[in-house]
This record gives sequence, structure tokens and C-alpha cells, in this order.
Amino acid sequence: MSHDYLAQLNEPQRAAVEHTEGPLMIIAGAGSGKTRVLTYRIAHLMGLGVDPFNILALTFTNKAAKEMKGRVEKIVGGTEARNLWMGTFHSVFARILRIEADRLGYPSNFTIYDTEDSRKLINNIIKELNLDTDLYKPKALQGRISSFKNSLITPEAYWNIPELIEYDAAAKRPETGKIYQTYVERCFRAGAMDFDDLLVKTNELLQKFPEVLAKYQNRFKYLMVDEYQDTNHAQYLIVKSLASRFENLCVVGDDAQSIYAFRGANIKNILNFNRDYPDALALRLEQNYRSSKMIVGAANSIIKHNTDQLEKSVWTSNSEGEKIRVYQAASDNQEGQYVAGNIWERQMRQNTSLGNFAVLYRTNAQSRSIEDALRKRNIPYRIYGGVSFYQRREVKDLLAYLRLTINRNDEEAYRRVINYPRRGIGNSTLEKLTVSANQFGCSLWDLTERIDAYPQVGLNSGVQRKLIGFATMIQSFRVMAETQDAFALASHIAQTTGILKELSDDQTPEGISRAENIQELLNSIKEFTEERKSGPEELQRTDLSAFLEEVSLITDLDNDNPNDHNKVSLMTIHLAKGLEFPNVYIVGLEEDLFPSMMAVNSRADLEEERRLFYVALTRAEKTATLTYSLQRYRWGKVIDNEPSRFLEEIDEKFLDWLIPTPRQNPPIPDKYKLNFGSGREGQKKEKKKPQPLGIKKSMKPLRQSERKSAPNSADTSNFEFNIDLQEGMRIAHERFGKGVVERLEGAGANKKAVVKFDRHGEKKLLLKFAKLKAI
DNA sequence: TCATTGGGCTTTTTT
DNA sequence: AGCCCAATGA
Repeated sequence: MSHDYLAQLNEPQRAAVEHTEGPLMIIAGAGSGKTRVLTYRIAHLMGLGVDPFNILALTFTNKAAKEMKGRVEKIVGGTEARNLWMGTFHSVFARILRIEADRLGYPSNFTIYDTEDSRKLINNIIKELNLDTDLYKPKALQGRISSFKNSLITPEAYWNIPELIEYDAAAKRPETGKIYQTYVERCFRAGAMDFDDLLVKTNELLQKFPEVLAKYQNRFKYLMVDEYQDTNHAQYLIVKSLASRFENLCVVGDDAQSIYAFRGANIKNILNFNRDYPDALALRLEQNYRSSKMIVGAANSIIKHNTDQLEKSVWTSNSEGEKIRVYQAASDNQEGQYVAGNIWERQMRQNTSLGNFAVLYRTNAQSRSIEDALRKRNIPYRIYGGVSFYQRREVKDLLAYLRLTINRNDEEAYRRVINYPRRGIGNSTLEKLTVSANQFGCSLWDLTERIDAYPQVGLNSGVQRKLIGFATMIQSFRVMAETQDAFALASHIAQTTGILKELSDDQTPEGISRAENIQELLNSIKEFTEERKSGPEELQRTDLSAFLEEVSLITDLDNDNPNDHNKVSLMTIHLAKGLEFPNVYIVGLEEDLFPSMMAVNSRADLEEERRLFYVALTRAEKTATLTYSLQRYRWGKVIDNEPSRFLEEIDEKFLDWLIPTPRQNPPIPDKYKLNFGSGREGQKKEKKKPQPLGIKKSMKPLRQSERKSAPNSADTSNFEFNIDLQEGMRIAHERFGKGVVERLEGAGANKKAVVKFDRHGEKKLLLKFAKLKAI
């Protein structure tokens, strides 16, 4: 198999492929061909006689794994590559955990709780403990528990760390440890693991059972980890222990693309690689093969503003390319219209596929205005992420029945379906069951199944009969599961439980779409069984648990539907990581949106946002278009925006500013003008034809202060700008209301004021943007 | 027990 | 504006 693949690589790429023994760190700039390196490296290993059985590659998405496996197969042949283990941390570890589950006291068919399941459970626990949900916000607790897990702090360990206890006490949540402990117990009792558990339990397994560790150490003689900069502490430890025997560990990453600190990713894992492996070879891939010179240059000019980074200079020999266009929209809807119109024009002019276009945004909520505009023009699109198919209520309802059939202790599944469709088992019954289950330390199912033996639960015979009826039904599904395949069983369940009838009775548009989604779920189960039947022998299980094992870790990105190849892709920047598109639109480049409002207060957070912007821009191959909008609907209100600071950070020479000429509004009589503090709906709501866009090139947007007299910003006329601020001065801000200037920082264009607002707390405002008025 | 209503809260980002 | 939840009445 000595192909000429080595000849297709540049110098450092080849070195990376050929350095097979010992630790290796590859710092791979955006678009520098790291996937190619990884695939060739695997092929190369196999060429040297390494058994694919001994190779493990951990990727960031299932899609990336699939793609890589496909590419390896092309080089070495399909049968050869079959034994390769490739997948995400979560899916690979789930597989290991299913094999070893009983050592940890889990059933091998354990349920994987998704975010919603675990939030609901936490919510229940808070209520059972009679705690105030205003203080103990389930989402906040969930985040905190997740961060404990990511740092491998068990509930027992929690009690021994005074800082944590004090922190929670200070936050008026002294019961946090109790909630955490209860949550862990309940998951265990339900035979369920959440996403974090897949890492935590794997680590526990490897630490507690040396023989298991040895087994997998010996199996995975060669380890490769992609996107290493996004690994968290648990992942780091697992990788480290798996690799400690042979130390044939190759990690690939780019500190400039680390965007998951918010979920525990630790950039130090990559920065300190050399400390763990002093003999490690470190290679840098700096030549970008993806993007034009304009895009690479612009991206470099952004990332320069970060102080925490490894030294590296990404360059390209690709063509110059077009300048990056920056467009200012008047509203979010108009932003959408511009993007849609521009995509349409471009694809006509270039006679290219719509699959070559992507619209990227910071938050999922931004997709709506883009979708509307694309729909109006009949441009087909596919939206990734957001409320994905498997999170829809009706889909989760049916899945809950399937889950309960396979794992009857699954508490969240039980709660979901015990009274859906209605069978007269309401909250009070459920509450009694919960109390007893907690008392006995058993699952809800255990009680339900033999409710007649537990008079102390206090249920009357009518309710008992209903519970037995429910249990009998689930048991019958269980029996069927022994012989039937997933599709037959799922159809049967949809039928017998009455879900199908319930939905087909509902002829509202939502009801119809729900019924369609159920049908779609059944179709995908059908597809699953068909695929499995025709697949490789060792993967022929078509039973329900095989399906459930897969389904909980499927993400939107993994479904590659050929029908989507001629559609515009819409997704968050986070999801876009690792992908590339000839034409990229990054929308919503506004202060408080991108960078996010949550991130502007600390340098570390802001740098992560900047890396996110870097990731977004480097997705583009040929053209990039940046847009922002002066007004946007957020939280049901119209909000005024300032252009993102990131726009300023890009070196001017890469940009092409497109500014629409100001709209000529009729003068508005003074009495209709609104003071700040109240909305300005009267202005905003008027439906105007999209104004003709007189495009002026090479022009920066007018700052708010310069725009003051422009007729399209009548609502700002109550404000006096560029006032001479003094510390201690009392001021008013259009959005935040009244406050006191605490201190002033910086000078010139970067002058900022820290203002303590009466109602919104302390904010740091960039003076050239903030509309402050002395009072 | 269940359906309706109104109030409060929400928005980062994901496996 | 939409979603989730608690309170309310049938």
C-alpha cells in the first residue's frame, strides 16, 4: 500500500505523519489540513503493519469521525479500516461503558439523560427538598453540577472543599451539595448517565479497575485526539491514562480555536502538553489551504488582539480573493433580506450550488429573521442545531416509551409517559410514588409494578389498577423487544399507547406537524434497521436497545442528507467549527450580541468570543460577508445596537464597507417623539418598502455620534453626545436608565466609563458608542 | 384530575 | 414574543 500520499504533504505535515512513535503535538492553524494529516497518519500506521484494532482516534463530531474513516478506507480499503475505533469522546466512552457497566453497578443498557432530562430531574429534586426555585434556579444548578463533574469533583469531594461550600453559601444556595448528591443518587437509581457522566464514569472505571485500564491501554496502542484545545479536565485525564503505557499519543489542536471554555474545556491541556511529555515532538502547521489571502489576513489581524496564545503565523499561497464585505442593516429583518438577496445573486452569477453558502450566527435565536428572508425568496436552506429533531416534545414522548421499555428504572422517561396519553394518573399520585420511592431507595417502576404490595404508598384501588395496567403494557413491550426489531416494536408502541391516535385527532397545524414528526421518527428507526441488516456482520443488531444506544448521541450535524446538498446552511458558529464553505455570511456583528453580553466583562471571556469570531471567519474559502443591524428584536423588544468591536479590530485594508444611504423618513413632529425608557414601537413598526441601497464603497459606518442629525435616527435626538464626563457625575443611558459614573478608563477612542446604574448594576461602556446624557 | 389562564422569565454557545 | 410553570376553576 505504498501510495504516493507522502508526496501530497508539505514538510511539517509529512513529519507529523511519519512521527508514529512517542508523543506528538500538532498545532494546526485554521485550514492547514489537519484532517488530511490525521487520515494519512492512520493510513501510514496501518501501512507499517499496525493493526487497526490498536488505533483509536477521538474526534470532535461524529461527522468528522465518519469522514475520516471514509478517507482512510479510500487509501487502505474498506475491510482493513473496519476495526478502527473512531468517534467522539462521548460515543467512544459510551461504548466502553456499556461493555464494563456492571463493574460500576450500572446496567449495560443504561439510559443517557440529555440536557432536558437532567434539568427536569434537578428541578424535581429542588422541589422535593422544598427549596425556593427563585434562589435555586435549575439551570444554574445544572451548570454548577456540570462544572463539578468536569473537574471530577464528586459529591463526597464537594463536602471536603471549603471554597466550594463557602461559595455556594455566599450565593445563598447552601443546599447545593445536597442537591448534587441527590442528583447523582437519582441518576444511579434510574440507571442513567448524563453527558458529563460518560466522561466521569469512564475516568472512574479506569482509575478504580487497573485490569480494565490495562486492557484498554493495550488495546489502544496508538491514540489520536483531534481538537485537543477543547478537552476538559476529565477528558485530559482519561487520555493521559490510556496513553501512559505506550505514549503513542498524537494530539492536534489550535489554541486560537478554543471556544468551549464555557463547558469546561481547559486550554492549558494543550499549552502544557510539553510539561506532561517532555520528549514530545511539537509541530506547527501554518500553511492554510482553505482560504483566500484576504480572509487569512483578516483573521490574523483579529486574533492578534488576544494576548493568550501560542506563537504562530498562518499564511496562504492561495489567490488574493475579494475583500470582506461589511454591511449595515437597519433592522434584523432587513439584514436577513440582504443576506438572502446576496446569496441569490451570487449563486445565479456564479452558477453555483446553494450548498456553497453558509450563514453563521452567535445565538440560535438569530436564525429566525434569516429563515424568513430565505423563505420569501424560495431559497432552500437547512438549519442545524437549535431545537433539533430529537428534542421535539412528541419525538421525546415516543422515545421515552422506548427508553422505558429497555430500562424500566429510567425515571425521566417514566415521568414523561406515565400520564401521556391521559390515563388518569396525575400529579398527586406521582407525588406519593416519589415520596415512597425515595424512602425505599427504589425506582418509580419498582413500586408501579407491584403497587398492590405497597399499601403504605396510600393509593386507592382505582389508581392502583391503572398503574398495574400501565406496568403490564410496558412489560408486554419488553417481551416483544426480545424478538422484534426496533422498527416493528416502535410502530407497535406508537399504536398501542394511543400516541398516534392522540396526534391524529388533533387537526391543528401543530398537531399535524407533530404527527408528521412521529412518522419521521418511525421512518428513521426503519432506516436504522434496514441499514444495520445490510451492514457489516458484527453490526447487525437491529433491536431496540441498539437503536437507543445510537440515538442519544446523534447530533444534527451527523445526519448527512443528500437532499441538503443544494441548500444554504444555517448554524451557530460553534456548530460550524471544523466545517468550511466557499461563501460565508456572519450576521449580527453587534455589541452585546457578538461579543455576547455575558462575555464583555472579563478579558478571558472576551478573548474566547474573539476566537469564536476567528473560527467563524476562517470557515470561509472564497468570500466572507459580515453584517450588523442597527436595530434588532430581542426579548420581544426592539433594541438599538452598536457595531461589534470586532469589526474595528480587523485591519481596514481587508474590508469593503457597504453602507446604505440613510432612509429619508418624513420629519416626525416633536410630540410623537418618545423619551428614553419607553419603547419606540411607533417608529419601528411602520412597514416600509426596503429602501434602495445606494452603495458607497470604502466608507466606514457613521458612529452614533456622527449620525446624530441623520433623519433615520430621530429617536436619539434627546441625547447629547460627547459630553465631558467626570467621575461621580450622574448620567442617563438610553437603555440602562440613570446611573453614576464610577470611574473613567482609557483615552481617546478607547475611553470607557464604568457606570453604576440604579437598576442594572455596574456596566463598562465604551464612550464612543454609549449614548450618555448628563442629568 | 385536568384544562385554561396569566404571570414571569428568558438568550449564549453543546456533547 | 414565546415558553414554562403555578394557580385557578370545572
